[in-house]
Amino acid sequence: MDFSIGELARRTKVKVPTIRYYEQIGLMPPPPRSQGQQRRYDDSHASRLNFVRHARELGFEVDDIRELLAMSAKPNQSCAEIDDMARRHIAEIDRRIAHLTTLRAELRRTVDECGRGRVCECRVIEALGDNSHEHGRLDKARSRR
Amino acid sequence: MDFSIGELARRTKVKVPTIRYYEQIGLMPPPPRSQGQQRRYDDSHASRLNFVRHARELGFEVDDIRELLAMSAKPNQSCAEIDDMARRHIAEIDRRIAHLTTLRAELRRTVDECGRGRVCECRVIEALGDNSHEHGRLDKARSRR
DNA sequence: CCTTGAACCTCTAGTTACTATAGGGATTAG
DNA sequence: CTAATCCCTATAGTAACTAGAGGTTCAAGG
Repeated sequence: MDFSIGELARRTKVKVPTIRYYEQIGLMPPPPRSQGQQRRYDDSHASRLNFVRHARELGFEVDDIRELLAMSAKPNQSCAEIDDMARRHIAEIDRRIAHLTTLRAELRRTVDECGRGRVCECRVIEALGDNSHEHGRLDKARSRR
Repeated sequence: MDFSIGELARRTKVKVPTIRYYEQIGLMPPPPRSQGQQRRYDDSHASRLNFVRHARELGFEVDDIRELLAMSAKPNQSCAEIDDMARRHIAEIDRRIAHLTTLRAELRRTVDECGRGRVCECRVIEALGDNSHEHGRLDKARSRR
């Protein structure tokens, strides 16, 4: 039913020291311990850690992730606040998907050209490099814990 | 026609010390200098730096970006090699878009619920937290410069 | 029960990718 | 020509990990 930090690492592909680090900075809750002071985890920990890992891979900063986690499983928080947070994150996600889609299109074009035996010319820089669609990052004025 | 590092920073929203850092690690080429040893940039630098910035925001590591840059503007490179690189990056981009889409859907559902005056319950962890769609990261066995 | 080897503990130090500061020189507006 | 502003190098600090040292706990086999 519950398992060690090593097992959690295996299940989530997050390294053991990283899990302890996430506990230190408050991304993961301090889990119960065995008699000998060893950490004991359950499925909810694995789920949360998987979320953190995916979010990090997608380029979200720790503060963004803290905010997303705070949104989750706090049913009676201010609706207006959650709504605002969620909207900001949706806008940022939209921008990222747009960029990734553009980049993918250019890579596909390159693969396609290569396949037809043409000279391989890849113009990814032009795809993401121009200021044609300017935008700002996620608002950073948020409370730090 | 050409401009200073400060102007480049303003145009790309990349901080001045970061630009110099990118030069140090080879993401940006060493630009020509003025008589007084000050860096002089042109539009091609701005374009390349914009690409780097966007790619970093999307969560690509410096080594990934180096690879993408290497693909670009080297028309007579081995087609097979470029094709392979591009395909690997496309696969990774597909995974990221899928994750972002899932996350966005959950945030939208949350906003929607909030709007209807229901109790705000956001289940982003469940959206990205489960092992339902397991996958590996981009292959890391690549030559370091 | 007792051993023994793998896995765990804390703590510290190193890595990557920036970011800021100090002390001094170059550029440009008046 | 001078004063404000920007640029230079070099070093140190931060965020988010990652690895290692030195010692403890757990659990499988005898």
